[in-house]
Amino acid sequence: MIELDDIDRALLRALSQDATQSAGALGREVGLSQPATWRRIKRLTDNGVIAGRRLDLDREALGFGVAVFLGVKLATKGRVSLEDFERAVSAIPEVQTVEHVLGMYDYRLRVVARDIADFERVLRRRIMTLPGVGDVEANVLLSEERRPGPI
Amino acid sequence: MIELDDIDRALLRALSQDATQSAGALGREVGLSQPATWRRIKRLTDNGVIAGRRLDLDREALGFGVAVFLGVKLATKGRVSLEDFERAVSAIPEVQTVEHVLGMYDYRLRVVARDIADFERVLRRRIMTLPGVGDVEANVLLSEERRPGPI
DNA sequence: CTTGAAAAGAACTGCCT
DNA sequence: AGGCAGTTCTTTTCAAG
Repeated sequence: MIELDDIDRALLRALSQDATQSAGALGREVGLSQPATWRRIKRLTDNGVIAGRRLDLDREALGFGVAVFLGVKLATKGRVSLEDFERAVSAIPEVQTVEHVLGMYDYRLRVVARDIADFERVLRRRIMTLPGVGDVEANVLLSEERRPGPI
Repeated sequence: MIELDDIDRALLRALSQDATQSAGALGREVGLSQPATWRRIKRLTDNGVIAGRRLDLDREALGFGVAVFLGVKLATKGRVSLEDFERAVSAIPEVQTVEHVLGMYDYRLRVVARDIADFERVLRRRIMTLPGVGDVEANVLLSEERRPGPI
């Protein structure tokens, strides 16, 4: 585990919101010079604390108006069936995240679709035919807020 | 809804994986010049298709080894209680995402903690005391895979 | 840590096909 | 739409305090 001071935390918080900011602009906010800020960001990246920079795409602008969370219970849960399930689910383009979890379900999937009719197609033809699928529970996303987290 | 061609889709797919790539490097991959690639990325950003660029932080490197998904049912669901709940939950730093959903639960929360003992503290002192909370279900994250989605 | 500077590269602009 | 050429800005590295 890596030790961070308050300035590192401020930089991570600022960059979590908008990763396009330059080292110079960030430095002005936290009271540091451009090279000092740049070195801190480089250290955090080399450390692995910053794992990468990803695009944030607007689902709706892309025509995918529906996002649904599925809780999936497997009928048979050997090591082989977990791998079979994961391989098969990774081939469905509508699946955005695959979370292997412990609790009431075995997997949580985030699935996007153009509309409810499109979602029904994905559910019936793609999800329900996955190897080993038992119970499936669905929650339709109404709205979502992402927060900085406890950096 | 915005119309995209195959080149736009290829650019979005590449940038979703790693948003640090330069317009020049991306252009070489898709067979376009640097300015043409840059203008496409700018158009996608002005369009709102690209909503922003965010840091991808390594939870574990930051000392948060535990992530738990909570399904929350509210006991009372008037308009006021939804707002009360959302305001209160937004004040908990350990909550990374707040998803208002339709189905078996009313909200899905992604909560991170340093370890299971820390998670118990958050659950008992922060989550269970939220206004209007009824049933709470938990799923502990074992592993997670993010996929490009149906761009 | 700072300032200042320099080189490389990426972002951005204007013009032309 | 796209390419080319040029300008501006950021990144990246260095030296010196």
